[in-house]
Amino acid sequence: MSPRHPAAPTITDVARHAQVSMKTVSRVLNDEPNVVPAMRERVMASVKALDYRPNLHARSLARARSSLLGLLYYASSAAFVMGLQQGATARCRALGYHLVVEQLDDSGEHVPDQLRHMLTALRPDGLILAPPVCDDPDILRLLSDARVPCVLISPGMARPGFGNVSIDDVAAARAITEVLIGHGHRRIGHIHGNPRQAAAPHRREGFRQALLAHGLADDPALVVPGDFSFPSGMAGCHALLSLPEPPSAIFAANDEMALGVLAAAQQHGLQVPRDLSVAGFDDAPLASLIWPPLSTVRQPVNEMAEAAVDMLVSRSSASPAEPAPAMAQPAGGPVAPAPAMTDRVLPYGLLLRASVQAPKAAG
Amino acid sequence: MSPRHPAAPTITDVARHAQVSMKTVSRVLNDEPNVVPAMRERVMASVKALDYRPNLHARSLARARSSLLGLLYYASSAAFVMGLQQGATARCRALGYHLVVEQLDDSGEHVPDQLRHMLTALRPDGLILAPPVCDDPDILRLLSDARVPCVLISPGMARPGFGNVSIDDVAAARAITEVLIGHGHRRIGHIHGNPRQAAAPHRREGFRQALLAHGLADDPALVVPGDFSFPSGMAGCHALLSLPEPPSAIFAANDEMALGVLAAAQQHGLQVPRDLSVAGFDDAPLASLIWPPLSTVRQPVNEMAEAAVDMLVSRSSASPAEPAPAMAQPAGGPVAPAPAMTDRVLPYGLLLRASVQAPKAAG
DNA sequence: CTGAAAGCGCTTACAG
DNA sequence: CTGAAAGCGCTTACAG
Repeated sequence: MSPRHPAAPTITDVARHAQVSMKTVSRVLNDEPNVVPAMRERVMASVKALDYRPNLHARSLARARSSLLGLLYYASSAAFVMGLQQGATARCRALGYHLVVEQLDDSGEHVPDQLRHMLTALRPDGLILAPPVCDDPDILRLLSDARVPCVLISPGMARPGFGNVSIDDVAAARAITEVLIGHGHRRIGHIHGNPRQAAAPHRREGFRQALLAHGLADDPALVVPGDFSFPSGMAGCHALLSLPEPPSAIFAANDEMALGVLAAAQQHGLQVPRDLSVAGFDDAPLASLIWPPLSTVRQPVNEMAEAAVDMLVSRSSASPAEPAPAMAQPAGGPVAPAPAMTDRVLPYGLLLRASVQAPKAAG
Repeated sequence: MSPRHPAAPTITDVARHAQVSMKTVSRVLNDEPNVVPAMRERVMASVKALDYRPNLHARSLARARSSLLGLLYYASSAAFVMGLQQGATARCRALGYHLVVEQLDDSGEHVPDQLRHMLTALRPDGLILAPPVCDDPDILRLLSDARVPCVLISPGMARPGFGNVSIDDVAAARAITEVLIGHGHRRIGHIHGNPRQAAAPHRREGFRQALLAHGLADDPALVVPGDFSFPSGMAGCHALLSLPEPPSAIFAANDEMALGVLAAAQQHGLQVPRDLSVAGFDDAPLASLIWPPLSTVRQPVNEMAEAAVDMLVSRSSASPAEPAPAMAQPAGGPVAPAPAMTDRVLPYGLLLRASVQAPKAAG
């Protein structure tokens, strides 16, 4: 009768086919203990014979969990978000979860309402927050109040009460700066990222550490403001090249600005890397698709999302087993609602490409 | 007791609060007829007072529809997919739907199994298929058998039984070629796209039409193969520039190849656009982030996804109202399962940027 | 180790 | 125009 999904077998059909109770089928499907192997196999045979797959909505309704995970992001940085999705959907598939995406719309409806709607309608078991969503205090408070487990991807700072997955931004920025120094550059410019995103000061700090570690001065004149955008990279490059003593290399806090540097250098009649070395951060897809290809830092975006899914799933499956303490006043400290997730710091990659070479004359 | 979503009010709570039956609340929430305005307002007041929002899983279980839409895509073209997601999530939000994403994994598990799993577990009300998923006959057959409504985005050819949303690829390719001709170019090269994606021959055909319409020969020597990748764009450019009479302009079938053309031209010591004009197709984010920025064709990706959501939602809400004909042998023709969706052809945009100018000397 | 009952939060027929 | 009953397909206590 149902035109859309004709004759999908239910757990009752499987039970009838296997000549057991519905409950036994449920036990087998959920890997519960106390089923003799022979019974388990009989049920599995029926499952296969009928090509049965459980209805997620019925399951969600019956138990607390929904087997749904949400990914929250803003419109920015398509490649980064797609990388997250790739890792997240792959891992979800392996674990029997599904990924719902929510592109938050700053311009339109009130963001908190969008979120609350999503939470109550879908009851996701957990949320993955892409930057810069994961740095928004209002959103974090809302999610914390809603008691939904969240993993923050590359947050400005790790937050207690949330899972955190990131790379060591400071160390990575330091490492890419040391690549420039290692090529013999002595005057190196830096274009700062958007100060509202926490990654920006981290990268600037790594830059500073590298200079100091190699006996170079951290000249404030060589650090110019930016906002992670292409035009700000161009502007920053113009500013640096207009200095009385321009740098022989520039480290932009992300690839998009580094591309702006390349464009501006070209307008100045400079050839990269012969006249100017350039390094970025992010491994944007464009970075390898231009000439010269850009030396940059790669964040293991897929792996970060995979780690986030694992954290959320292991937590959400652990949680229901743990009986809530029914004491009126739990002794000592707040009620532990669920085990905290263990933060992860993943290794970054250094991609050394043609945009960097030794300076013409030692700066 | 539930730690995750504490005290979410149910329809029963609203009914009690408003002093009406559950059924009346349900009627109000679903905009069903036969409720006196006073009653409707009383219920809405209680809904607001309790901040009630229906549980999607319970609703999905009780009726045929799930209020879930799926987006199917392969790893390719992050910007395109993100554009689709933007349009789709925005429209879903407005209509009370949610978007589940499924990145198909060609390498791993059998794709049909991934799909079947998703369909039976989630019972989405409809699917949006990004290219090139929408051109895969095996997938289309599977989805057609599963009776799930699908909209194909920019498919190689419109398919009956599916919704189709696209631009006129031939006309767009013709238009961008005419821009080159309009600037005075007479020898124009074309780099063909991946022949396995139907867009490629369409764009080549538009190129041909433009030449013929302006009295120019369609010289086969000026059309070189490609596969939509950056390296194939470089190779194509090298091939064209090695011709006895090289072209003064190149139209690459997508932006990624056009970027390869820019890189190759640079290696040949040519300056774009002074020595060579270049046009692409897609409006990749990179296209405006390089120097010179690329003249190209924009597909209204957001709008295409919005149209797809509208088509799926209007169809899925129309469908249940329509009673299935219970006759044993319906007279005349096959059983119309649901109203067909009306295909949409959306307008493309022509983006004229600095990569195109008049040739140095008329070719 | 297995099963019969009740319930998750909604909606669909069916009465009145 | 409104409501009491049954059911969607599962799982969670509770018996045995």
